[in-house]
Amino acid sequence: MSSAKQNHAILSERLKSCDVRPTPQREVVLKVILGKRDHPTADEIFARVKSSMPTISLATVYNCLDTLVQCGLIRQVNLERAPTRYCPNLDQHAHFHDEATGEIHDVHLPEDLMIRLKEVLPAGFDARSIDLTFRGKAAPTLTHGTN
Amino acid sequence: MSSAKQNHAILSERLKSCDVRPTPQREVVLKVILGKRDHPTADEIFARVKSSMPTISLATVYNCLDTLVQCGLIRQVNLERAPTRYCPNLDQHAHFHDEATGEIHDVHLPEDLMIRLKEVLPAGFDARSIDLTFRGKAAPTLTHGTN
DNA sequence: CTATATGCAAATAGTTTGCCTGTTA
DNA sequence: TAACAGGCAAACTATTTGCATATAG
Repeated sequence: MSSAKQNHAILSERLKSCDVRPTPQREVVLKVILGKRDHPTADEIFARVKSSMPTISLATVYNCLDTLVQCGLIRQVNLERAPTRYCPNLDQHAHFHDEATGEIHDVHLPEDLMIRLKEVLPAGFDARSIDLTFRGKAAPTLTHGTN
Repeated sequence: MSSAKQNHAILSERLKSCDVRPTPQREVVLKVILGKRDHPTADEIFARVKSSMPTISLATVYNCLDTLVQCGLIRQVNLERAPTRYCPNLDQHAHFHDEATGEIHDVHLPEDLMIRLKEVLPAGFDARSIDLTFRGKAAPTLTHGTN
């Protein structure tokens, strides 16, 4: 029931609903990001995309990523002096950056905390997005979240 | 009462308390960051430092910044595909990144929220630092926080 | 005196830009 | 067919590295 054609239709719809042209490049970039619950860099996405679309260019990958982030179809993760990473998870969540392994884990944020976070802003500040990142060590044996 | 000599002694002490050698370069880098409540980039810090120490190199500024961040004497702010910024404010606080102006404002975080934030982590995750950044628009007439 | 930090210049890596061609609505 | 998106290569910018010299404890 989830043929390539349907998949294409779904991706195409998602893009149209954001008022952006559903180009094959945008669809495939979105597809590879949604296809894995990790936090790839633009280069990693480029590599994955090339296997199904060998002609795509890195500049186009960057363009698509920018568009998809703008649309809110994917999220961007900013780390310390490291390449930007991209995140398929659209749920309200934070990131835990493991300093030892470099891995990123998603951490679920309860709704009441989100509300509390927004309350912290003084009047006149209107937050369009909230970025919460923890940095530290994760117990090596546990396998919470995604990297 | 706050002569240059005392200032030097204070900065020197701060560095020693972190087990790093209090070199003149580290002191002056720390001094210029503490001297203004904004969020300069490495380049901006380099420019400010050069006025009192024209011989310093950019590479040394980066080294000093890394050291100072490691020590916890300053903080680092990671933005989306933009140069890293540095922050003199050591209080528990978040950042509000104004998308229109690019300015960064400090936002105070109440203690109970910090506690709540740490509670959100699953067992086995030990956070050494928490980074909270809001992105959006600030009312132009208001002048909360620092940029 | 020895470990460590600095300065300089060159290298690297991530990202952006310009320009021309191709594609979408 | 008009506006917009893609491909390519070159440019740019932030940051890092290697190595010789200087400095702190």
